[in-house]
Amino acid sequence: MLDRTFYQMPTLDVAKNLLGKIIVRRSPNNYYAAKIVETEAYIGGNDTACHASKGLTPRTQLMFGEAGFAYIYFVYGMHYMLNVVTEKKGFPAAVLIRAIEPLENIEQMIINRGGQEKNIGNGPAKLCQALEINKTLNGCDLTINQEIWLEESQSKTKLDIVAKPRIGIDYAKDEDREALWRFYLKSNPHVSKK
DNA sequence: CTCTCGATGTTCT
DNA sequence: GAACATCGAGAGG
Repeated sequence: MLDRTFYQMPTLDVAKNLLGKIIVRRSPNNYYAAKIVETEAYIGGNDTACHASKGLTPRTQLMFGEAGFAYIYFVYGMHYMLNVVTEKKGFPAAVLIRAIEPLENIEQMIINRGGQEKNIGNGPAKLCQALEINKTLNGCDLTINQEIWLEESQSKTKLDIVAKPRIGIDYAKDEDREALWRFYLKSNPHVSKK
């Protein structure tokens, strides 16, 4: 299980270092494991793409808190997004998990996704559906929780990381839209978009 | 393959 | 009342 010092690193380092790590999820009836293959960083009150740029609200208070907690929110009336809080208390930042590569209990993930065998985890809302992630896990401590946590990657091969602009943030200022804060594993088939 | 658009509920103005 | 860190269906090439 990754410890708090991992999440306390600068957000861009956390975002890059999360690639290749393993998400473990234990729900009442199921166990899953998957590899993180795509992330995005949202950093501070000056990042107009970051929810925390609106200030401290009931919704965003988690981002202002201690690193290592899950920030899960609901958008478009139907989708959940999984984020990991980073940095020091008082500095709002988080990393969005955008895509996973299924490893264990793929059959159940397919069922959770409505029976479709492709596109199980290649998007932030899809992976939450596949892994039974919803609002009940919001605010949980990823360094001690028994239902969801992260683990060190198994393979030691060097990762080929690509940096691109973030997706779905047309509302942000130009400089923030252009920031290369989206990271993914090069040529991995489970990444959300080319 | 591409593009457009509707779904649907929470949050903030 | 508007906007939203998305997805998938449907139309058209």
